[in-house]
Amino acid sequence: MLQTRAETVLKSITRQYIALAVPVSSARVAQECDLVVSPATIRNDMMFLDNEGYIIRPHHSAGSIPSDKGYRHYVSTLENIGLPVTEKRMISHLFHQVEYDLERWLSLAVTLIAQQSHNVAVATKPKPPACQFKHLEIVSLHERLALAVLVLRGVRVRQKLVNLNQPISQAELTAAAGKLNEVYSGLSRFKIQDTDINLPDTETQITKDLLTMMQAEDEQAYEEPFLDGFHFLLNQPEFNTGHGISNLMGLVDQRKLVEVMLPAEPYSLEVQVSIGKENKAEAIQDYSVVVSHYGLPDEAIGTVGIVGPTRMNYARAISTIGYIAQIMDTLLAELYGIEAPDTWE
Amino acid sequence: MLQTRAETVLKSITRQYIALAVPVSSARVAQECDLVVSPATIRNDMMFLDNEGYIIRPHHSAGSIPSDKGYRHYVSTLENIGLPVTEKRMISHLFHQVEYDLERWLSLAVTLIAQQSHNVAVATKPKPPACQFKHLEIVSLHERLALAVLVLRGVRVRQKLVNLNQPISQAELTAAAGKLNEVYSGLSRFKIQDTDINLPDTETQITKDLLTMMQAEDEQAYEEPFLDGFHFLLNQPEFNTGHGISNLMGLVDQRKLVEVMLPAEPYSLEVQVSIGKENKAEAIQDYSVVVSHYGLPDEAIGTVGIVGPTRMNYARAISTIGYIAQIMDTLLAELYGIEAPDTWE
DNA sequence: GTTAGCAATCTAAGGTTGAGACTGCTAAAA
DNA sequence: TTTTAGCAGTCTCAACCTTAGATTGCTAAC
Repeated sequence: MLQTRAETVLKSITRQYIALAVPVSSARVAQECDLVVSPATIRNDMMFLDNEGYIIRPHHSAGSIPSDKGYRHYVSTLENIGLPVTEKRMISHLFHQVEYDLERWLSLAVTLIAQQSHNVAVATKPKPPACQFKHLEIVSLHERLALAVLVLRGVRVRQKLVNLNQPISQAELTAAAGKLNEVYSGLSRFKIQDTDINLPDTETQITKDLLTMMQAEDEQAYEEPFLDGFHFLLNQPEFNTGHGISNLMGLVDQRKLVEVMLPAEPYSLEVQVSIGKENKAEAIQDYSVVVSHYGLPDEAIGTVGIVGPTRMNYARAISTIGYIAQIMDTLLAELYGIEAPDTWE
Repeated sequence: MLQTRAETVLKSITRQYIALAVPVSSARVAQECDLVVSPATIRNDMMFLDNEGYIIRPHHSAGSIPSDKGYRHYVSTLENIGLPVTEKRMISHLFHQVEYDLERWLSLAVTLIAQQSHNVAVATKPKPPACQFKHLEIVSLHERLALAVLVLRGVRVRQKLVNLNQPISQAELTAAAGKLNEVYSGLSRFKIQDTDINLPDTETQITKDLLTMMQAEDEQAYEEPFLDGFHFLLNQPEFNTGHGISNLMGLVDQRKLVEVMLPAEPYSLEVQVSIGKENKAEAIQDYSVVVSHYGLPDEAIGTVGIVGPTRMNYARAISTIGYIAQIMDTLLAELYGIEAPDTWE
């Protein structure tokens, strides 16, 4: 464990390096924190921190910067994390001002996170473990072509063009849909597959399309995530060359960023932090990720997060993500709460 | 007008600068093109091109690079633009392999454009001038809450939660929807507003929500565009500093890129090129834009385009955008063609 | 355990130099 | 008149050097 003063020194170094992006000298530490010791004493502590791997020296006569381990310790001892009430109120206000619509919320979420943290913000739509049939509607387009509109649990809608083997009238289609609505209500696609009842030809045919749609919904691994804040990253001093950022952009272009930044723990609802080399994916080992799931564990889980340089303002990042996730929680609860299962008929 | 040899020289300079990103000297021009004259002669032509504003010299003893005017002339004299048949076949093949779904097509489109041109690719969904009512379905969620699913012309679906003034049963809702489907079929929201018939309370109430949904659809100025290829831009030598690119990233983050890159001419179906200062928006005056609308002018128009440094491979960019737009044309035609107006009942 | 003092070390910025790359001019050749 | 060779002049770029400034590590004293 760290001695108390060495710990103070480490915190001071981290704090200052986060703020200024410049290696921190012993003199600055002595000056910044209230320790009544001389820089020489600080230097002894720094030597210790260096040996233990908490800090790194870019070169012999430079100051210190925190290592991943140093940041980790800093993060693990952060206290009093939480946004000021005024900011909470402001954010909450903005969320209640926009239209009642999931996509708007997510778009607003990434905008706010990016602005607050000055880093890249990422958010994904919430996804339930397996989608559940809620309602089916079929609109005839042509004699042999129809549009199937499938409403899934959680106010999600999927549509598909259906080719019909033989001409079927709108009336017949409506009847078929009615039948299926009755039989499949509330079921997942696995349960639908297991349902062992005799259905007329038309219904069997449509069921196949139903299953395709539901499977597509389930398999759609990660939808296009919501992103914002890249211009902040480009203005960070560590990325002045533009090269350090190139692989990150590659990830974005390949739509792999979300998969890669997800932490090992699958469904924790706490804010999780991965620092530098702690990230599994090599491509982001120069970055830190602050991420939280949100939503209702049994209903649908989404992700909000920040990707930025390891030298990021963790306190602010964690508190922002925590609060936004909390807001998204309540919004989703509203969205799902009003929808008690099996009340429509 | 340019003399024939000066023109050859200009083309050679442009071609080489596009390929190598290095100012082109008179010797290189003499070597690269088949002119049987000495570098000194080329230099005379270069002096002329300089005076006329076709080329720029970074400094006294450097070679030449094309000005915006030079690029413009180069583009206007491009001939034989068109992708090789093998590439066309490859692209076409890929499009026919993916699911029959507009978003997949667009996602594939930007991926292909980015790969082909090594620049940023942009695409937007097609949007009709004003959306047209096609079919309405209402699903009761609670006594006083329902989900309205509105199918618009062009296989587009919108949904909205509707609060009901008094409790209404699913049967009543279905009846109301049926009534509205009868009355509003094929109409735009303006025509619906003008429709002067007496409707029961419930229907009138729902009509308000209908109009809100249709207006939202119409006003949704530009949806989140599909983007790809940023990592290519970061690797371009002219953006090594990362600063030149920062304002472009800002545009992306603000989702303004598409608005800004759209050319003056609103609905031309030809590939259009804006070079550097020709762009109206100041933020992209260091870039060139190659863009084309696609779709069916009376039905729905979308945009595909490339944003890159003025030093871009215009021949390739134009041919790629042209071909992709053409493919999107046919795909959209399929999507709309199968949907003759007023055939469903 | 802490401190002052100081030499050693390293960077970053500024200056200098020389090689290399082109041009522009001039005068001769075609 | 057009083209060419030759050459001086100009400019950049990379390499090298130098110096100022910052900071450490060590040592010996407190």
